Amino acid sequence: MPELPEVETTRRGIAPALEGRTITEVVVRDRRLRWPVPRGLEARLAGQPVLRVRRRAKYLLVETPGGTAMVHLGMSGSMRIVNAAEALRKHDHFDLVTDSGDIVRFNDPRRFGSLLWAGATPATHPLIRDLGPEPLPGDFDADEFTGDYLWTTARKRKVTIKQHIMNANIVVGVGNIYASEALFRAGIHPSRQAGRVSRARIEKLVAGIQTVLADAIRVGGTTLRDYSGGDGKPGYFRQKLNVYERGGKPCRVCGTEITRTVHGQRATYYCKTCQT
DNA sequence: AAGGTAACCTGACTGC
DNA sequence: TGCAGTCAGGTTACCT
Repeated sequence: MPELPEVETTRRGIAPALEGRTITEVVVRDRRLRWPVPRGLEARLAGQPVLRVRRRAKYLLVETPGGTAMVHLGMSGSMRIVNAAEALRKHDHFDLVTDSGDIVRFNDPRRFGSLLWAGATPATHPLIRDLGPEPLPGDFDADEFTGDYLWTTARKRKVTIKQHIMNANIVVGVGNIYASEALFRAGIHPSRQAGRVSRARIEKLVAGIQTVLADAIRVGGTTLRDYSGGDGKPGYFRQKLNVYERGGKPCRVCGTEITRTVHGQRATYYCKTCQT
């Protein structure tokens, strides 16, 4: 489900319930997530005050003096703030209980999400260590994400430009929705080989990625089916999508029917007139 | 080294 | 109604 804007919206939603509070208890009901929830994670986290809730790529990092817990939402995960009286729903796999009485509750039908322990140095965790720069200014290594950088990484790459920008080792946070949307904004055909996009158009693509992600964050992300941010509200960016899930519908710019195709097992949408 | 594919899992929807 | 098939916002593991 969640790409960078949805994870960031979740972070902003749950941070007020966690930062400055102490985690009194961690309740894990189902350890069988993408990776099993490590034995002992509850004991490490319980009693810890939360310093910050950060985001790196699509990971939420809950930082405490005793170490950092990493949460990934996978395809169908979400987190929300509830109180102790709230009835459990199907797929509510773990709770972070705080000393205010608020509970941050994780729900994930497909269990592609994860809850892991990253210790004192999350930046060196194997799942984080090799990630590319953040796309949005101010975030980790974001000053590296430039036209020069994306151009250089694309040299001699035979994969499509869409697969290239969805590669988290190149740049993080761009998933299937926003890859299609950013390419539309840049006027680039998604099937073009990464190494065969002109330097000038690569520059437009960097801007397209940054603006589409920022625009989506501003309205709480994209709710397609069941996603909602930490406050339980859906995201409103769906109304602003130009191509994603609009196959057969007219391009908002030129009226041409939007085309649906597949890259690397994922649906891809584009306007064959506006994108070349 | 880079690229393609299968795999993890549940639920919603479509068509017979 | 039921059943089979398809698809879904992510990412790693494994094979060429």
